[in-house]
Amino acid sequence: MATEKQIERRQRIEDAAYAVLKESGYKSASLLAIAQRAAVSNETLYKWYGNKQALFRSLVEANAREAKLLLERTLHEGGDLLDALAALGPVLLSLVTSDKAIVLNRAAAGDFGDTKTLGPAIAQFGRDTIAPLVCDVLQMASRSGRIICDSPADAADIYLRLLIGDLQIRRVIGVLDELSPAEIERRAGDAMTLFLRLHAPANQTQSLSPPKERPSR
Amino acid sequence: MATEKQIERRQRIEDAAYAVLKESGYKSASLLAIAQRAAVSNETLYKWYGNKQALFRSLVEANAREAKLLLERTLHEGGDLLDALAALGPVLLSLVTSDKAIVLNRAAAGDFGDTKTLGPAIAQFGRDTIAPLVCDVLQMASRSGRIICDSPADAADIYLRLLIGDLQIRRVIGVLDELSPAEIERRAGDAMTLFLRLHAPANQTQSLSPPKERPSR
DNA sequence: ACAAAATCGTACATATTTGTACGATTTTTG
DNA sequence: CAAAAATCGTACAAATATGTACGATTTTGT
Repeated sequence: MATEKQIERRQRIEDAAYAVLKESGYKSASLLAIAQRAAVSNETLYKWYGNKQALFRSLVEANAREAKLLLERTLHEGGDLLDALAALGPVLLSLVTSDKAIVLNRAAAGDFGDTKTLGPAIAQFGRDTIAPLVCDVLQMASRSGRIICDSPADAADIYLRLLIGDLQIRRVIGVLDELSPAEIERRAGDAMTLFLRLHAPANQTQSLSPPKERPSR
Repeated sequence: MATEKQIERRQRIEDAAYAVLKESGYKSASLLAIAQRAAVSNETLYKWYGNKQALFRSLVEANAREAKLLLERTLHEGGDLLDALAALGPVLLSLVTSDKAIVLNRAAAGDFGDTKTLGPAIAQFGRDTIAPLVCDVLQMASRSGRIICDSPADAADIYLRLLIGDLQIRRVIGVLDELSPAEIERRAGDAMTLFLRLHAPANQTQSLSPPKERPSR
């Protein structure tokens, strides 16, 4: 278990897998192609992962671990609850529309009709991890009177709909490029504004970041 | 151009293509598999369509034509503008989460790294057709004072986000089954309620269909 | 009914992918 | 340093997909 070259090799394999997926799609992402790209023999890949789906599943898990850490760190360092939520938006949006997330989703779409294990693996991070996180924040915000909502779970769902919408599917079918940081910020800000219009207590027009008129295209 | 058996044959091919896609996914959806399923020789398929992507593109186009017709009919038969929008919701939601739409989106995801033509073909119907439709309705509704919004395009985007959200991507990666009519209705109603909370004129609590408390799970 | 076109069934060549095998070489471990 | 384990490069077998070819048969147009 020498964690010296092995870690570096594993990293090279991950990078190669993402690169091949991004360039050639799931169909062409054979273990052979990935092995060549990573400058590793295919036998090693088979020994390590067994097959294609298992390799991608391990990518999904690694990505999920990283992402979850990042999200929790973001949440915990925000002072006010609503500020924490506002800070979460861009990070979350950036994560779910990143090239990494998108190629994995494409792989899951391709894996349908095959093992069908990739989709659930992704969902386990997606909805099943993110929504509760947001839900917790909203529950606390609700208890402290910063927002009004009877069901934090529903409110979290609404927030995520406003934030993410159909960006992922559009990225997956290849009609949308990766968002720029500015676009991310703008969209996250808009989502927050809209969400507060729905859930702010009474008619007190909450301001958080400068209201920032959106330039109507 | 005998439009007798040819039409029936074409229908059989379409059905077979959808069936194979649904069962085995894009990867296994070879022209051979489709031909066998349709009880048609593969040479015919190659002569008619040329290749896999072209066949699926023709599916996309046919589906888009049908869907657009259905949507426009739904819109035009509604009396009041908001009622028309409310009637549109379930139809739209049903369309974009239907098995047909989903397998085509999966195909587009799989086609990435190949021809990359499927995605744009789908988007041309998706966003590029639906959004303007909703936009028009909202513009009229805005002019007649039924709703308040400065940008109909933005409002349409919000409505669609609330209505559809991430249902498509979840369907595509296979973690969500086709929605029941009841779920469709409920979600469309919720989306409409939320949308009106954002865009209803002043503090007049619009009611449209019976407000219908959602049972908090 | 008869000629022309479309379709069928089948076969075929080519390329690709998936796993596995094995001797040679490198790296790790004792 | 020496034995053991991991990895490499290459080869190979089986399966599958793609696209084409061709004679036989069916369907269509006149």
